[in-house]
Amino acid sequence: MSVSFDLRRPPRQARIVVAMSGGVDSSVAAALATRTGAEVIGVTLQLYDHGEAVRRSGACCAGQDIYDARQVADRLGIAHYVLDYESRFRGGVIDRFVDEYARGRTPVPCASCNQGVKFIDLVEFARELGADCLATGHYVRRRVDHGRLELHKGADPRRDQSYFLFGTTRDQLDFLRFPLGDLPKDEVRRIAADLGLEVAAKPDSQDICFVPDGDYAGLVKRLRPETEAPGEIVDLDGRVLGRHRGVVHFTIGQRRGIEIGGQKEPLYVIRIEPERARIVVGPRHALAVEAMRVSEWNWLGEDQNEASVKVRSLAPAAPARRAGEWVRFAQPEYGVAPGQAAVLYDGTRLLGGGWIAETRTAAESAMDAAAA
RNA sequence: UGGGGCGUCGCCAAGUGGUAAGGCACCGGUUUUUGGUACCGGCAUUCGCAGGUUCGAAUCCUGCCGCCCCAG
Repeated sequence: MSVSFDLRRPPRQARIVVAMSGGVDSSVAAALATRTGAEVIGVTLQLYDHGEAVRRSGACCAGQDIYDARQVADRLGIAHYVLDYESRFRGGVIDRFVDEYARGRTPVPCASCNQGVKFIDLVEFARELGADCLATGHYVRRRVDHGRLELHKGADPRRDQSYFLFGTTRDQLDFLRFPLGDLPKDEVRRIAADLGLEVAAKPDSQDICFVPDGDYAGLVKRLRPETEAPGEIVDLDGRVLGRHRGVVHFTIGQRRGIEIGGQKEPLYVIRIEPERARIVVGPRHALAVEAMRVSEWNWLGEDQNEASVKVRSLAPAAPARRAGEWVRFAQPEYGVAPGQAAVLYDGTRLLGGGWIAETRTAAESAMDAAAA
């Protein structure tokens, strides 16, 4: 099994930097890099508390995972550096994460991590090392089509991670390589097992890497105490239905955890008003969103307006039309939360995306139509 | 101490003699490098309490307790 890294120099003269998280994916990416014959350098970012997360596996970039990455690098016989990016990670990812919650928004830390620390800082570091490219273990594909650089979903649809990489710029993409993009996960594990890598059977990472126990609310409360201020839960007409223990526990579209019974239909979080510590709930149909404004676009496409769009990492892309900053869904979309990423595709090709700034519900449009 | 009504799982609620629907909430699971969603599963040996009638009662009878409404 060999994978092309699209090197511009003969492999013997080339240098590949691989971002190694300590997981099976990036370990295999590193292994594939060594098969090109180029010089390979593994780099692992220490992103957060090394003490607390030491025994935790399944997260990335701390304690045990750094150790695992080192083990793999040793076995592959490549150089390995650990970079202390804790303060950058705190500023670029964790602070932003908790700030978003404090604003009643719903962040995607993995996307902001890739967009900032991982790609901007790590790409710069790799370039300083004189590398020809930076390889990662993401399940996405980089393609050059008629001289045009494109980013595509991973071949294994269950593993595609392109949603989290919408912020990748053309310049970064030019330098990046994704050797796992054409492989199914099973194949990656098989390669790891064949090589005798200790991480071959390591569980996939999941949840937020910097929240070891899954209690992200605990972290937010610690850094932004105002998010645990109790407040009212009201319906769409403003009637008080109950009380809650802090806006940090809610996100738009959420059903469980509202703790209000006796209803005909389930209640969902429709809106969050952090300044009043108020949660507005309503029936599912009140969640129908027909359009959204997307800010801070990163665009890799041309002038496509008809596209499919993902507003969360799971769930299939839905048909939509782009008009300036706004994206209008062909069919109402449910659970669209400001702070999440909106990512547009043309088939498997990622055209670009941005952060959801505001949404427009079908109900609001109906009211406007009635008023007009 | 006049009249009427009601008390079934945390909430809402079916069931009026045949051996406790359903919804909401909650809990668990599945899925998942974000939050959620969705889906699957669990959830009253018991019907305010105590007696009685009956082969058999949440359902009928009696008493008690509690709550609500209308009159005073």
